[in-house]
Order: sequence, then C-alpha cells, then structure tokens
Amino acid sequence: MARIKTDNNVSRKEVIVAKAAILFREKGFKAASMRDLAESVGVEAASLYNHIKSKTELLHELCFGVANRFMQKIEEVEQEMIPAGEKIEKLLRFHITEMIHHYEDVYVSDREWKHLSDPYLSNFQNQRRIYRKRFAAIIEAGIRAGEIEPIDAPTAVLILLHAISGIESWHRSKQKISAEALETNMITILVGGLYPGK
Amino acid sequence: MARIKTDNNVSRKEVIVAKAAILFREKGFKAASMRDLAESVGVEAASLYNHIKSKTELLHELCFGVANRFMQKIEEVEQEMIPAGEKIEKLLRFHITEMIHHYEDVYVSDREWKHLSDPYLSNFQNQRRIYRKRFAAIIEAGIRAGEIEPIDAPTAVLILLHAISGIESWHRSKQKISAEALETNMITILVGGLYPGK
DNA sequence: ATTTATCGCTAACGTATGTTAGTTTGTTAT
DNA sequence: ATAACAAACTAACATACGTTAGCGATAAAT
Repeated sequence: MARIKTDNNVSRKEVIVAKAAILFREKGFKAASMRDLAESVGVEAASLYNHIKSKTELLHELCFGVANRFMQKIEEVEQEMIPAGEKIEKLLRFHITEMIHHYEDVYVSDREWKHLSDPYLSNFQNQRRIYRKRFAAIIEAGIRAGEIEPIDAPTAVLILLHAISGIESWHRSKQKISAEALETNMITILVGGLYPGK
Repeated sequence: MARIKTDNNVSRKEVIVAKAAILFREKGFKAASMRDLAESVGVEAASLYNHIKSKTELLHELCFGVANRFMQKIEEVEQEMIPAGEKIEKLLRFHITEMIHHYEDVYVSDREWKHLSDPYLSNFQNQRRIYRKRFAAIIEAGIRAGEIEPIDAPTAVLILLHAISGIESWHRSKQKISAEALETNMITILVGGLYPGK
C-alpha cells in the first residue's frame, strides 16, 4: 500500500493541497475531479478524505492562504514612513514575486474563488474589497501629495493588480526572460504611467 | 408551448449563445449546466439541441467570435501609416470598448477557452499567440524608432492586455465612473509607462 | 509483543450532467 | 384545410462526480 510521501515536516494534507493547486490551475476547480487529484497524489480518491473534509476545503485553504499573505504585507507597508510611490512599488514587487514563486496558489485564488461557498465566499470577497480599498487609499495619499498623477485610484488599483496577473502567461511560456528582468519591466511600465510629466 | 422569442433578425441560436455567455461568465463553463441555460432561455434542456450541436459549440461560437474581431482590428491598424504609439493606443481603446460593450463574450473567451477541445483548442491558442506576436511587433517597431521606452515587448503586451481585463471588476461594481473616464484613466496609466523620460 | 491510531483500499450510493429518441404542438406554405 | 417543417415537450440513457461506510494494512506507542 503506497503511502503519501511527506518530507520535511510537511503534513499529508499539505501535500494534497499543493497538488490540488496545480490541478485546479490546469483544469479549473470544477473540471478537476477528486479522482484526478487522487491519481496525482498516488492514492485512491476515497483515501483523500482521511486528510481533508471536502473538495471545497482545498479551495478555502488555497484562497485564504493567499489572501492572508497579501493582507499581512499591506499592513506592514502601510506603517512604513516612506512616500506613497515607494509603498506602491513595494506592494507591486510583492505581488510579482508572489506570482512567480507561489504561482499555482495565487492563480487559483484569483480565478477560482467564485466556487467558494458561503460563508467563505462573502468572507473572501470582503477581504478582497478591503485590500483594494487600502491599496487605493495609498494611491490617493500620493495624489494629494502631488506625487502621483491625478487618476481614479480604484481604477488604477484594478489595472495594476490585473496587469500583474499577466505573469501567468510568462510563467507558462518557453522562452522566458529572467524573473528579475520581468520584474523590472513591469515596474517600468506600471509605475511609469503613474508619475506626472511628459 | 413557450417559444424562444426572437426580435430583429436574431436567430434562436444567437439568443441561446448570448444567454450562454452570461451564464458562462457568472458560473464558469463547467459549472454552468445545460439545464441552467435552458431555464434562462425559458425552455427545456433538450429543446436547446434543436438549435445547437453541443455545449462546447457554444464556447466555440463565443471564443472565435471574439478572436476574429480582434484579429480583424489588428490587421486594420497595422496598415495605417501612423506612429507606433498611436497604433498601440488605437488597439488599447478597441480592447477597452470591446470589454465594455461585449463584456460577457470577451470575459468568457478570455477565461474559459481552456475548455475548448481539439482541434478548436489548438486553433484558438494559435490565434492568440499570433495576435500577441503582432502586437509585440508594433511595440518593437516603436522602440526601434526611439519612440517607446526600450522594454521587453512580449512582456509589455501581456501587461497591457491583462490590465484591460481589470475592467471586469469595474463592470460589476456599483459606484462606477463613466466609461469615457475609465478609458481615459487606463490610457493614461498604461501608455504613460511606455514613453521614455519621466 | 500487543494494543492503538493512522492511513489506504474496495464498494457503493445518490445526484447531476450532457445528450438522444420519439412524440406533440405550433407555424408556414400550398 | 391540409401538408410540411420547425421547435417544443417528456422520458430516459450513460457517465462522471463528490462522498460515505466498512475493512485491512501499516506504523507508533505501550
């Protein structure tokens, strides 16, 4: 009987969640079946339920894991005593590296959260709305300080966050530029548009 | 027996496709059932098959409808004798208005094309790749002309296109700014980052 | 060595899904 | 009015899915 391999203090549940992230990204949450997941873990479907409560729990785990990391980061950045532009850049760089290094998790959280069910769904939507509002508040502070081009802050947030999700395509492409080059390019384009002049 | 209403030279199939777009956007392709669709059309599920061949055909219809419109536009723009910057702006404006006015179609085509099946799947992926290459070629021409900041063109394309898909959130939000204001804001931010100088 | 808890297996249930077959109703043309 | 066609219906199919129950095997604790 082939047990689930667990190295390095990684619980079997965490192994399953990690594999689920890959599968959910490839096929989408609905199209990925528990039997698919079981196969990729190397076990029968029913065996998964010794470690998890339901398929949706896997999605919870992924979505809130990601959401919490971003929420923690924005709280950290908010409290620094630096210009708004630098705060934005820090957040963007965090988004980019998260997208690069926790690719599957971020991707799934971004595109599949709709399949959460209440109360997790509303909870997640709330967290998202709050995050965006706080991000927009940073931009607005920058605008009031004359440091940033006077644009609609909520719109800017949407653009910035979605722009970064473009890394998805980069991640899958064969002939990629380096991660650092990618980050530099993105910051150039995105932050460039925010500053006044020219 | 309640027939499907068709005004204005709109075929019944087109009515179904339009309703499918709304449903696929709301729930995702996999999660949206033919029975859901039937209900939203006002008919029994089996009756749909008098007008369409399969559920996937609905997705074909949507994805290639959108892809063809974009392909046609880029061909038109390529042949104009204007600076690269203006070409880019024209394309971006087209993307934005498409996203605003054919919201459901564009959204579904963007997020659900994975569920196409071959040969349509590879076909669609090809069209997408070609479109992006041609878009990148315009940017590169602009860079060579010294008109645009020297950045990695494929990366820029990804960023620009994904940034526009942020309109999704705008579209659903309650307190929205006007469509024109949105377009202006997006162009400011996105094109601003492309030009050199600061 | 024996008990206990963990983990995997087989079998199966209930439900939902896409789709087909065959029939009936409504519309259009002669 | 009637024939012919389009479009709706009912019924059912095969399949796939998430999940549960119950049992055997392995590892951990005594």
